[in-house]
Amino acid sequence: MPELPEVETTKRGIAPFVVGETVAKIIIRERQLRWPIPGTLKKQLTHELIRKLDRRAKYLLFYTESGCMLLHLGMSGSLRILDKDMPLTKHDHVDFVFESGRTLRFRDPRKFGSILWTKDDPHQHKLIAHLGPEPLHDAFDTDYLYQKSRKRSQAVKTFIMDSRVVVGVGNIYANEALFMAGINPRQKAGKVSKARYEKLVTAIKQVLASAIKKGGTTLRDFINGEGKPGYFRNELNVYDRAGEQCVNCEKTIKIIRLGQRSTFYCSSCQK
DNA sequence: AGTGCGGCCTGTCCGC
DNA sequence: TGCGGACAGGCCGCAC
Repeated sequence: MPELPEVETTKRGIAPFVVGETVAKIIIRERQLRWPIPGTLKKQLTHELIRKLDRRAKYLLFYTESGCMLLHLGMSGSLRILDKDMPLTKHDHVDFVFESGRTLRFRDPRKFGSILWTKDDPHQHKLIAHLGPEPLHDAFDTDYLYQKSRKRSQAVKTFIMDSRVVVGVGNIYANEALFMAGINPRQKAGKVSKARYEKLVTAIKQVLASAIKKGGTTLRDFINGEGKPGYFRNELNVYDRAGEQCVNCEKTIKIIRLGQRSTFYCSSCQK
């Protein structure tokens, strides 16, 4: 699924067609996502003007006068803007039809995504309130990450993928950032020096910013709001490259499992 | 309190 | 060509 750059790409793609629109109709074909779509969603959102679209971690926040819709793309979700009625494909679970006639269509084969509604400040929502800082904000810096890591025994890779530590670093970008910083993913988080956390923070920010510029990474099915794939895949140094040669040295990229996730690294460049 | 794992669900790919 | 099993970009909730 979409990691942070893919969610940001989606947000930027759909925002011009969503903000300032009024919802005319909502068509729900499948209610059972990660959590059931609340029964009140239609009532709350129909005839409402969408005033603002934000992103917090991997949640998209659609603000209206009366509340906020939280939408998560899960592992296989995508959103598209359709100019007119388009034939349905499998897993097109929800349509938001606007007064302009355009439609925002949510598709999610694996149903790990979610659509929720809150009348209150979404940042106080149970699923959002306890999240760590945004990786691209200044609050996410060397001091923060270093302090947070002390006395942590878990692998540095699972540490940076913990959304209470920092949000938006999924499996692809965790692998890439650790490669860029020259850190072995199985190093214990509490044993990594401050100097190396400085490199890691820089690498995380750089890899995410650069992936956003390229429109995200398409492994199989990620598409942006216009239905186009992302091109960051070409820039990946280690992810999904097991058995290939490291771009820095002659060694072969290794694959191991860490916290039930495929982990790719170069044993010569990453210590 | 920190850590690791099961499970939600469908599609795809690989080996037999 | 069919079938079982492993695996896939996330992440909550639980047991230890």
